[in-house]
This record gives sequence, structure tokens and C-alpha cells, in this order.
Amino acid sequence: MDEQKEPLPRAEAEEYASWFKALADATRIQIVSLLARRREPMSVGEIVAVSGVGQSTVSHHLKILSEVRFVLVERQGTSSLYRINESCVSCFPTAADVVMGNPVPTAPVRD
Amino acid sequence: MDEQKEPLPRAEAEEYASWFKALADATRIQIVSLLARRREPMSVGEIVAVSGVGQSTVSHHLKILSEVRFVLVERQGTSSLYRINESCVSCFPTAADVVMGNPVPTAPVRD
DNA sequence: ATCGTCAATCGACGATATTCGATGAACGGG
DNA sequence: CCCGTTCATCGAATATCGTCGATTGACGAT
Repeated sequence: MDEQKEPLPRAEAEEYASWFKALADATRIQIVSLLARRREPMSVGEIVAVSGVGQSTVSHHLKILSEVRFVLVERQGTSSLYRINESCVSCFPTAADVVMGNPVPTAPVRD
Repeated sequence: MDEQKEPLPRAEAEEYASWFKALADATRIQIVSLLARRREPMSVGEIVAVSGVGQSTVSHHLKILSEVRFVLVERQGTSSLYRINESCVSCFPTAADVVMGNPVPTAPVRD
């Protein structure tokens, strides 16, 4: 019979974990919710000004967030404008996805 | 006007992060999905047998998962039986919650 | 009471992550 | 062409995390 004794394959578990890792830090949560409050894209400098952490730290977190395509970047002259990727927000896995064994969502590749 | 310039308060960001931290590890993802596949509660020994990591490691992860009430424990004689907390699965925050500034869900205190 | 089983805790170790300050590279303006 | 601004990257310090083996404690059976 289809007795599900095996654990979730490690590879899938890692993929799931990498999603949740992206939001598993308070500073990144702040950045994400900040970008969401402002409807328009924000430059790194603006984010630094209100987030209370150093510029290199903000840049680092933005890199992590953009690697999972949670935020999108658009370079404009000398500054980089970051904004939320709406389609990535909606495909973000839920705890129910994990529990029900749904396939791991893949971040949309388009920018 | 209500110009939302302030970042999300650090305390709330930390609460959000602690939720996502709970699922930010591949082994915990495996344990959670394992408990979900089996409908009935599982003992630590059973989980160890199929998860491929040591007993103390499993115990450690189960502790983390039960601290956010994602799993519930029921001690039975010499063994501990763990099971998924369904109501915690459904209240688990989504990325949309973060982005929309919803209040941080609190894990149900009942066991 | 003693032994064996089961699970939680402890201590330690290596691996990752977070943060910072400093440096560097790209760009626009005078 | 030089300078200031803006951001990414580097290197290092620190903190946190995941894992293990060993120990401890609780319980049941003999």
C-alpha cells in the first residue's frame, strides 16, 4: 500500500527551508515590510536612513532577499531601487503546504 | 497624514522572525512533514529511526518546534508522543501577512 | 532493588549568519 | 578631468545554530 513511511526527501526539505530562511531574520522582516508600506521602490540609502542598521548590512540583506526574488532591483544611475515582488509574496509557501506535502514553489524567474 | 515612514517595530519583527525560524531548517521541515504523513502521534524513537539524524538532535528540534507550539507532546510512560498542532499550522504567518502589516499571530496556548 | 529502555539535557565542536568598518567601482555634475 | 555620491564587496569579529556523543533522569519489567 501507499504507506508514507519515508521522510520528505532532503532536497525538497532544503528548498522549503531556504524560503523560510529568507524571512527568518528580524532585519529582513523590517526591510520587507518597509518596502511594502512605501508603494514605490526605495533606494538603499532611504532604507538605511530608517532601518537603523549600517549600509553594508542593508545591502547584504537586500542581496539575500533578491536571491529568492522576494524583492526586485532596478539600477537607476548611481542608485539601486528595490521593490517588493508581488508574485513572490503570493507564492511563498505556507505551513500548510509543508504539512500537506505540496510541491515546493519555485520563485518566478521574470523580473 | 498617516505617512507610514517608520519601519515595523523591532519587537514585532522579531516575533515574525521567530515563526519563520521554526521552519528555516531542513531537518525540522522533514520532521514536521513526517508527523503530518503519519496521522497518529510518533515517539522520538520512531522519528529517529526514519530521519537519519541522532537522537539528541531530533529531541532538540522537537523542542524548538514545540516552543512555537507547532507540535504538541504527550508523555506516555517512558516515551513522548509528538503530533502536529493543526491550529498552529493554520495560524502560521504568510509572507502576505508580513507585507500587509497584519498583526503577528500568537500560537494557541492550549495543549 | 536492579536492569534496560527511552528521551531530555549538557558540553563541545564546526559551520553559518549577522553585523560592522573600510575599500572599491560606477556614475553624474561641475 | 576630478570630485562627491551611491551602492556592492571584502575582511574580520562576534553570535547563533546544527549536530554529535555522553550523561542524566524517569519509567516499566523482572
